Amino acid sequence: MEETRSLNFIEEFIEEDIANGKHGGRVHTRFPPEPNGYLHIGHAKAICLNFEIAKKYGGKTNLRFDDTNPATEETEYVNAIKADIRWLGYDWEDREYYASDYFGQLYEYALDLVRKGLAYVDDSTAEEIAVQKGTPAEPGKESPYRSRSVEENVDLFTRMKDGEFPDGSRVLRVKVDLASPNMHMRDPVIYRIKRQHHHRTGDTWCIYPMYDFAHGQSDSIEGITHSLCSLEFIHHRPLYDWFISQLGIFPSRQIEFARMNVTYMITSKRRLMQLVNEGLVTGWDDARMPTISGLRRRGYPAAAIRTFCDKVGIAKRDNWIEIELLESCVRNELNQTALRRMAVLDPIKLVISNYPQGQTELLPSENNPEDETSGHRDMPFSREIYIEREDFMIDPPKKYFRLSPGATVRLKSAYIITCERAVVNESTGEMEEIICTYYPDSKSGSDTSGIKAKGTLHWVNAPTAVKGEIRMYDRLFTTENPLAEGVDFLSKVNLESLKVLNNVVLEPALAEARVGEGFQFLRQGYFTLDRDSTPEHLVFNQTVSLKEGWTNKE
RNA sequence: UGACCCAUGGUGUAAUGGUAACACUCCGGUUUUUGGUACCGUCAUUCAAGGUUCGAGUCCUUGUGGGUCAACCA
Repeated sequence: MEETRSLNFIEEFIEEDIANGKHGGRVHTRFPPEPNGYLHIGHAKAICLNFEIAKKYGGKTNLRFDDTNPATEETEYVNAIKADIRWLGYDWEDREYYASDYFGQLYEYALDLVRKGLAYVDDSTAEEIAVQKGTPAEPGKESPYRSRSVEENVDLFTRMKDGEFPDGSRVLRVKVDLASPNMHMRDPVIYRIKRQHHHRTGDTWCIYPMYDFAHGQSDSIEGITHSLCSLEFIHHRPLYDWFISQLGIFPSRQIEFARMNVTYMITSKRRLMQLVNEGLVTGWDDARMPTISGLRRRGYPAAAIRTFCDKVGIAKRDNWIEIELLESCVRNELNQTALRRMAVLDPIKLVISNYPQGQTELLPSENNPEDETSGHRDMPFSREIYIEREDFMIDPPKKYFRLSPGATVRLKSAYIITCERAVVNESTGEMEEIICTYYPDSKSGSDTSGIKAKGTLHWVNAPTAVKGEIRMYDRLFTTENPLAEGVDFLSKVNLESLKVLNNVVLEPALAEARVGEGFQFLRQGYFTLDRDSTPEHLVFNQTVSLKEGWTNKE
């Protein structure tokens, strides 16, 4: 049975190109990050799209760093970006490229345009050029330097490259169409003078190409057949095509799709950096951040992110993806793969008064009911255990299936117990422990008691409990769209998005957890061991809660 | 008030001229030694108005609404 999936509009274009025999049916895409920040969930969509579409059509995907602005780009980001893409599960093999690899070629292309009389050196200031460009409603005006001779332009551009002029004093512009309703066609700047140390080319160059002159040509040089980018570049496409045609180089095709918005998230590198700099999060990989590194630390599996990027779809309309879809993908993945463990987040002691003093038995408990091959582990059980404080109520509401005086529940993988009473500290009024009795013949797996218990509780054996810390997370923002107009997004940061629980007790098997490993803590949610952990102090991040079926709405 | 892009349930994506599908969310139910999972059910006549057609979510026109574009950023 093959599931027939409809094509998205990009796949339709590609299949059309293949059917027409374009490029011999070859498909080659690229992911072109600028190494000036960390990758986020929005980049994940682009990464998945480019790699998956190439895979689907038997093609390849290049990784290309778009490093044409040395003022903001750093090697640190290059390394982080590569690690994130690999973690997501994609491999660019030996095709790791940099736009800066092409600086020489790009310079030759520019010289070619100058010689063809299609580019000129402009001495105008940035402000003057902005004025010359006009407005969307009025056409632009010619720069006084537009009519320089080819010889003079060749001379001046060469000297720009040779470092004879100060930064910002001149630019190279291309002669396209000053009357075009498309602002990008009004003689765009393609080279600027900028004495900045470049992370790869060092001080070799003092002129750097602009995006429009670097991106498309890089695609072309690499033989990229389909250059997928976000909608805001749609106005650049005529220029993209113009360069290809004037230069007579390999015709890559740019196709634009809508980037996604995810509720309660932002995907602006600048604003993400603000969160870091203002100390509202602990870093780029804070588990609340929408960065790939943040999601990873939070415990979101790469497979879940890939599924999410697939389910989100590809189209051209503005869209708001509900964060619930992402969480659903995460739960679905973790439900299949995460080992079940027990942890009590807010413990209260429970004493089984008729259980033999000093006795301990090992009770087997399944590692994952969704995966028969996952086996089981043995959980120690004795007279004193911990249960969740919220699993006991002196005076319960009608449909409370948990413990209360006289109530009977099952301890998961152990025995059925009945609550006798609660011990309250007379001076503080605080509940100190719960006294219960158990039914020896109700042991899990060999229950002959015939007793029915409505609720099942998770628990941790007291003498062997491992203490730990759990970081509980909530959405980073208080509104679905923190960038909605009228307010500063920083005022929408949820100041209660992190709650640290320091009094957690964990079952002993958890001492063997590895950093990044995901578990389901029964009845609580999914958690992953944080890198802040030490053998003496385990720290778990809450990845996502379990879906809540019942809530105590009095 | 220039040009370009877009318009299908609460959200996202499908339906490629033949009578609106799938997923998430929400709400209700069945099963359950996780109030999880699984399973079942409820929730839209497609922005508006004209037109073409036997037939329009799909094609055409005009509106309306939303978005994008005027960095020596990418």
